Amino acid sequence: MSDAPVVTRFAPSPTGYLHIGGARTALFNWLYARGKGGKFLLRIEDTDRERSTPEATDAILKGLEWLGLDYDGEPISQFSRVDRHAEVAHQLLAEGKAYKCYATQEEIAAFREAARAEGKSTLYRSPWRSADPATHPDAPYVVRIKAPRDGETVVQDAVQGKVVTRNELLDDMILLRSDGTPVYMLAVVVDDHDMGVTHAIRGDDHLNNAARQMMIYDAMGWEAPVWAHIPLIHGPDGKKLSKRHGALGVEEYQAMGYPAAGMRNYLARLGWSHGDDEFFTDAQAREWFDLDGIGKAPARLDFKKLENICGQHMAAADHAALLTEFETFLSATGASPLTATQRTSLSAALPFLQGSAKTFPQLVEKANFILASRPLERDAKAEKALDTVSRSILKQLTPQLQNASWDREALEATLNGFAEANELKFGKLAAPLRAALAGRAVSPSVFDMMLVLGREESLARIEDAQE
RNA sequence: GCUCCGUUCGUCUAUCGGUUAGGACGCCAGGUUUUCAACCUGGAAAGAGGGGUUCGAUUCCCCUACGGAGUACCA
Repeated sequence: MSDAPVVTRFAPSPTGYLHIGGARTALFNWLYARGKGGKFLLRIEDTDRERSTPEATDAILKGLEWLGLDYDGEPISQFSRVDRHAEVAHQLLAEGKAYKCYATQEEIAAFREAARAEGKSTLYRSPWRSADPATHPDAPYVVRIKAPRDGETVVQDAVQGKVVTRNELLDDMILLRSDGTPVYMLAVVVDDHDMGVTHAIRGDDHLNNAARQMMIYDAMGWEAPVWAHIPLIHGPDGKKLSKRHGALGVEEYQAMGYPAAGMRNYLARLGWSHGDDEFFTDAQAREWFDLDGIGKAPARLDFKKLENICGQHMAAADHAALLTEFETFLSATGASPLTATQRTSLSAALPFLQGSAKTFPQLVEKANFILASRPLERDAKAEKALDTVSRSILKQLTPQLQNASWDREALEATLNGFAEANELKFGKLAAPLRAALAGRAVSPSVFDMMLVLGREESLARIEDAQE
């Protein structure tokens, strides 16, 4: 197993959006596979026909795409493999490792109720386990595995360590329902085996299941994968994630404008560590990621830190790639696409804009002077910055700007000279200029804006502000 | 109820028996500044509680508390 190429998988059930915990599970599997030169597979666990929807599958696919988690091959539908699952159950039946149980759900429910009332174990011990086939009635039955009654089942987990379960606590779980359809426990094991999964990295809500699933591996004589049960993510308040506690679909994080690289970095760092490294590239993450760096305690979401990490990725991003991602963000949120002019200006402005924005909405804010067009709508603070005194300053300044050559050096000389000549602090000059150029009291540097806007547009805006 | 898992600054975490318990985010104070952001300097801030083992425990063991998961003909 140790020499075999790594195969991991992400196996979500399409019963809702792809939430943040699922996204991180996918990320860990992806990181591990990609880092080890293995394969990362996607399996949609759609055997619950009632709750599975194509919309949810679509949301999962879109979420993975946004996060840049590419999988090998086509997604596998678990439902499409029911025949194979049943085949395995029948093989176990033929080998005497499973049996037909004719107990009805009512009987079992009654037994459990009575057991609970008496404070006894509610584990159901089917009388059919050792019944003579000759006594089998002509009635519907479920197929149950013959669980070992003594000894213990050991799950050697890469994250949780050695987890031992006494076999007397395991019941003869159902493999096939009375309508002949396979149950989840069977399906995962069969699929993981058939897909050649070597490492099962999943939420620790499955830790207890691992022992049960181990029974099937043992019965079939299959080798179990390396288990790695990772702790769940909690909301900012420490409670389990729910819709009320930050359990948003990943598409909402996209809509909030977090760059995907930052999201990956933050999520990777949540519950996994590589010493004190906080900010890293995908390449570093792939190189460093390993199972022993995964923590055992649940982690909480911290939007402040997410934002900080995103800001660092934003600043470090390649200009062209960032522009592309920005446009994807605009279309994903239904904003109007950039015009050719806007794209050109933005491309020129990105080098100084991207260092001061942490998310795309913040970038929109910073880039407002490009995105807006004349006549500018000014916000209240900008309007306030354009009082009578300020307007007259702009008026006096105008001819000097008209005569200046339009490069940084000359503009700085012009503005600084003007401020000095009039005994003004530079801020007194910058504020009205900013208001005129951006229509906001908050914007990039006035020099940066003038250079991107160009002489004509800049002067026109300054002119507008004097009316 | 039973079984399993977890518990280091507010948060994410480092430490793999010996450290003034480190880093990051956030926070507070100061500095810089052309607004916001950024940046620089400094600061407050942690081993859940109790027993062991050991020369020495955050680290190993047990108990308690708290949190989580499982216990389905759901996945």
